[in-house]
Formats: sequence, C-alpha cells, structure tokens
Amino acid sequence: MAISVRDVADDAGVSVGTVSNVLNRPEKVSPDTVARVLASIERLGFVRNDAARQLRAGRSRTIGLVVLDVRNPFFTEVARGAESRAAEHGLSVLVANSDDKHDRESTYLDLFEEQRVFGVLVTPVSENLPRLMRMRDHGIPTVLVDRESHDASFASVAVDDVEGGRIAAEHLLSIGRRRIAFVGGPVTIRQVADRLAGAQAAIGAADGRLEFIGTDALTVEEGRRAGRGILARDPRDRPDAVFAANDLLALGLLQSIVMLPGSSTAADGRGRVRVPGDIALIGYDDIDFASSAVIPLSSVRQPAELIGSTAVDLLLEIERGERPREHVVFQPELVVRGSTGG
Amino acid sequence: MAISVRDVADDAGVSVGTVSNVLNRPEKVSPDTVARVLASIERLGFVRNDAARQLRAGRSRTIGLVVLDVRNPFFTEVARGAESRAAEHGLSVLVANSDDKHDRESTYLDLFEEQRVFGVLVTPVSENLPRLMRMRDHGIPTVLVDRESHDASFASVAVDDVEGGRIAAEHLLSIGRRRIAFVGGPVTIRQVADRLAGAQAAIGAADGRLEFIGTDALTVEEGRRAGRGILARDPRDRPDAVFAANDLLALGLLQSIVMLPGSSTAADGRGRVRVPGDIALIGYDDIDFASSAVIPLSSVRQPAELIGSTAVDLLLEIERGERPREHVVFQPELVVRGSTGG
DNA sequence: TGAGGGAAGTGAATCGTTTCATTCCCTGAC
DNA sequence: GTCAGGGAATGAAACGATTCACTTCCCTCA
Repeated sequence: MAISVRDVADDAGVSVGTVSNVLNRPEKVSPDTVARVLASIERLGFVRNDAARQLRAGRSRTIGLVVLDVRNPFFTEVARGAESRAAEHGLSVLVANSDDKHDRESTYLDLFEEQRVFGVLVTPVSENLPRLMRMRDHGIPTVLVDRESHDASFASVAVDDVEGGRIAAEHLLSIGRRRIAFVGGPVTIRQVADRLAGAQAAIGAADGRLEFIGTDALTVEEGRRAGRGILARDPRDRPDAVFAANDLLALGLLQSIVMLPGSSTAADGRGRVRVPGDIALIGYDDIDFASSAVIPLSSVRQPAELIGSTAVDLLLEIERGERPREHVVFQPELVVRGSTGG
Repeated sequence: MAISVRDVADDAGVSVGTVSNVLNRPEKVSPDTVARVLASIERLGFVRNDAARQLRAGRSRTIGLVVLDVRNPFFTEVARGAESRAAEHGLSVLVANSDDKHDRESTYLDLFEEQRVFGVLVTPVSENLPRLMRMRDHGIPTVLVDRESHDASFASVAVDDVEGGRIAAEHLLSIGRRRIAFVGGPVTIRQVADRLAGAQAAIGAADGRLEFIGTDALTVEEGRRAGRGILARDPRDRPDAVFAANDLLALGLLQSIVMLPGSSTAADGRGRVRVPGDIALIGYDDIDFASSAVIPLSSVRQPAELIGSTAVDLLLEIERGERPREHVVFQPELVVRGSTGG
C-alpha cells in the first residue's frame, strides 16, 4: 500500500542505502543522484515511516510533558515554551494531563515509556517519585518541572514558591492589611504548601494573622465557592486581604465577592465588598486573564514559557551527557494591579 | 540494552509468539503459562516497544489534532473532549497549534503523516484543503473540526456559526440596541466571517446598523486595543452594543471600556462606559472565564467537549468503514449574563 | 604503469513486535 | 485401538528505515 524507500530506490534506479543517504546525508551523494531520488520521492508521494525510523534509532523524537492541569493557562504557557524550544531541535512535545492523580500520571508515563520518548518533563504529583526513578533507570532522561527535587538524582526547573508566598504576603502587609486569608488546596500539592509557608513566615514576622481557607482544587469554581463562604460571614469577621494560591482561584473569588460597578451596597450588593477597599486580593501565576479582570488582579508572576524552554534545555544537556545545571530556580516577581490598590 | 520479548521468552522458557499472545490475547494461552510470562515481564522490567508494534501494525494509536489557537480555552475543551473519548478506545491525542498559519499547519500534518497516525482532526486554516486531500489520499482518516465542509469528501463536526451570529445579534436587538458593532478578525477565519454574516442578516432585517471593527487576531490583547479605539470616539458616535467574535476579544474589550466599580464617571472613568448601561457586550464560545468576569459576560455557547468527542466518533466510524454521519452540526445556545443586562 | 586513495554507491543485517501456518499432544468418540 | 478435533505453543516471515563494511570506479602521482 504505502510507498517505501524500496519503491523509491527502484524508481530512481539506485539502492535503498542511497535513498536513505539522500534523506539523511545528502552531501554524501552526487548532486544529480540527489535530484533523481528527490524526483522519485515527489512523483511517488513517498512519506518516511517514522515507526521504522524510531525502531532503528531506538528512541523517538518526541518529548513527553505531564502537567497537573491543562486548563490552567499557566501550564499552557509552559507547554508553549517547551514546544518552541523543542521545535528548534526537531523534537515535538506530547502534552498529557495528570489532574493531580497518581494513576493518570502513571498511565501517561507508561505510555511515554512504551514510546521510548526522547525524554520526559513532569510536574510530578506529590510523592510519586518511585515511578519516576524507574523511568530514569530505564534510561529515559527526566526533568522535574515546577518542583525542586530534593533528591539530587533529578534535574529540575522551579520557581521559588516559598519566596513567592513571602512576596505576596509582604505586599499585603505593606498596604496595611493584617487579617490575611490564604485560599488554596489541597496542600498535598507542593506549590500550595510552599506558597502558604512563605506567606506564613512573612505574616508571622509582622505579627499579622493568617487564616487558612482550604479548597479541593485550584479552579475558578472552587474560588467562587470560597468567596461565597467569606461573604456569608459577619463583615467584622472577614479578612481584609486574601492571597489565593493561583489566579484561577483568585478570579473565582473576585467574581463572587466583589461589588458590582454602579450598584449601591444596599441594592444588589447583598453583602458584597469593595476590592481592594474592603478586601485586597492577590493571586499567583499572572496568567493573561489576570490583567483582563475588570479589577485587574495583582499577582505573582512566574516565567512560564521560560520554565518550559529551560526544561527542554536541561533535557538536551542530560542527553548530551553534559553535566547539567541540575537545579534551576527562577525568582517570582510581584505584579501590582488594581486588586491591591496598585 | 532494553529488554525485548526475546529476553522475556527465554526467561520464561517459551517462544516469542507466546509472549506476544500473553500480551495481546491472554485467553489463547494457558493460565499457568500466562502467569509465568507475566512474572518474567515483571522481573525483567520489560516494556513494550511501541515503535516496533506500530511498524508491524502499519499505523499508530495516536490521533493528531490541529487547532487554531491552544491558548483559547475553547480549543482546550475541544481537546479534552477528544482526548477522553479517544482514551476509551485506547488511543491518545497529540495536540498541535497552527496559529492560523498555513505553514505551521502543513508542518504538523507532515509530522502526523510520518507518524502514520490513526487519524487527523483539524480545524483547518482557510483554504488549505489541497493539503488535507493529500492526507486523505494517503489513507489517513480526516475529520474537519469546527468547520462544515462544503466539499462532501470530508466528514466534519461544526457549530452553525451563522445561526450563532444571528442569535447574538437578535439578543442585542431584543434589549433595544440598534447601533451595534461587530469586533473581530481576520475575516479569512471562517468562524469570524460566519458570525458576522449571521449578525448582519439579523440586524439588516430589523433596520439596525452594523458597524465592523476589525482586529488582527482573536486575542485578549486585540480586544483591549479595539476597546481603546471605541473609547477614543465622541460618546455619541459610539455603538450601544458590541458583539465580539469570541470571548477573548470580549474580555479584552470589557477590561478597556468598562467603568471601574465605585469610581465616578468624572474621576478616573476618563470616558469609560457602563456595561451594559451604555454599551451592552456579548462574546462567543462561553469559555469558563466568561462567567468569571466581574461583569459576567453574555455569550453564545458552543458544546466544546462534545465537538471534540464527536470528532473522534466520526473518525472511528470512518475507520470501521461505516457510512459516517458525514456532517454533524450542533446548534449554538445563547447564554445571557450581566453584560447584556441578564 | 601501477599503487594508493577518495568519492559514490551497494545491499545485507538490524531494530522488536505481531501474525500465521504449522506442530504437538491430549481427549473423547466410534 | 484408532482417528478426528481442538487447545496450546512454536518460530519464521514481515513491517520499513538506517547503518556499515564492502565494492567500483576513476583519478593522481611516483
């Protein structure tokens, strides 16, 4: 059915080895032979069979990327960064979504292993490291993304989330807030735990109070739910600032607590609050939609694309056997906007 | 280096054929042989080589999906729908981003062809059909997504965008607006052209006026730019309603034109307007962030996940040689929220 | 004149899985 | 006791690109 190198070789009157050379090392073949082979390829509509190529090569030209949540624009950006850097090296990226579940993560890693991927980039679900070790033991280069590996055996690219949490909290303190709530969860997600820890440290040092409001996931919907919970309280019992573990939560919170423009507090405000007047709000990640919120959201920016592209760089370094920069850590950056009075 | 069926066979004291049978048709093998082989697989850490498998099978278990813009949550949902349906059949989905560019689309289609993908789902860049025909001629099942194929030769899943445009415009008319602006572009994108056409028809029939405000892309940033343009005009010259070609544009518009809550028109409003009071706004797609906007955005909902899963269904039908439902068309649905006074 | 060498091209072996025609062995029927 | 039938297992062939040791051919230079 399909046209193979054999057919092309016959058509062009050369051997299969020569066709392969034309494809991979044209400089080793005389110009007119190249032309003749190329003409045959064109005429027959030959398309290389990647499976055969990979079988011979022993590995594929694809990088597997496992993220916690594809719906989060932060990860979309990471993926874009990885993809464009990979493309520069003739590699492609396959994106998989673990939804923070062990079994989904394992399933995708199994798939990647069967595919003998070039390497794997993974934002690991908490404590699934044994599975990753097996991966590496099978000779598949692995880089942890958005997680600093304590274990020295994995390369990693991360952002200092403790520092990010500290920055966010200090900003809220600097605008005079003292009754601060952290909204996020589950805390088994390392990013959440670190941001909380950073905030706690900063607030503790300033004699502020930090309240923890847990969520089941880092989504807009959960943010809305948390917001409704805050509104249900007596106004004097509400925090005067909220630090959300990511922007999705923050946007949900914003939607549910903020007073609508033009509406009087009495009318349909129904206990809604002014932002940042009554409650200042800051998120994390600085996704595109953060600045698009009508009350533009303050946030802690992570260099998402850079994280993705750097992860690919590390993979290539491991690949080339160079001593890789084992742990790259980026610093987060405060972005002040309307939701904290900027 | 790597463990192959050969090694497993030797270890378990059986032939390679038997190992393969254990892997693929365990019911054909006696229970204790299955157990023995499984034990060897476990002990040796054998992992199937997918490339060899594909080479033999002639095709892969991967579906290629080419979308116009991965950053648009609408397409993320389509991808999720496709992925979950594909997973039910043991297939995976590789998502590629054409960014509405011919060459990027072609590059990815080439890649998919080399990979002998199981099938291709594509939201085609305008008029790149010849490339798709070649794909199909090479025996790769192809389904057009979010585009109704005029050419009967492709199966397709689409939403009636003309109808969607009509619905949006009629809604704006029904709340008394007559000076309506359509913001979107480039019109070479079929979705944009259709939505515009639908709006035009409805507004023409009602003696309203439709103004076209072009954009270079369907992004938040372009929406903001369009919004600034509207604000720069004399208030009497502004439209009283805006229909944005998608939600990203609408969110950008909202951000740039809406009066901030609590601020007087004079103070920092700087010519900003009330939404929906001065300008009603409706978007398209009904992405998650639409309802999260502080003035919740009215929109025209498309069943994104359903589009994705249906596309995979069509692919499977073509695959099985069944006469496929060649053109599936879903109807869009109006979702009224605060930005049009809901 | 002939050795040496380089450029061009050859084709068999290889990667690892699946398939399928074939063999082997056992049971049950006549 | 023999034979048909069937369950279980076998192993060689096939998939298609790449590689590499080897052959040809031709040119140069001593």
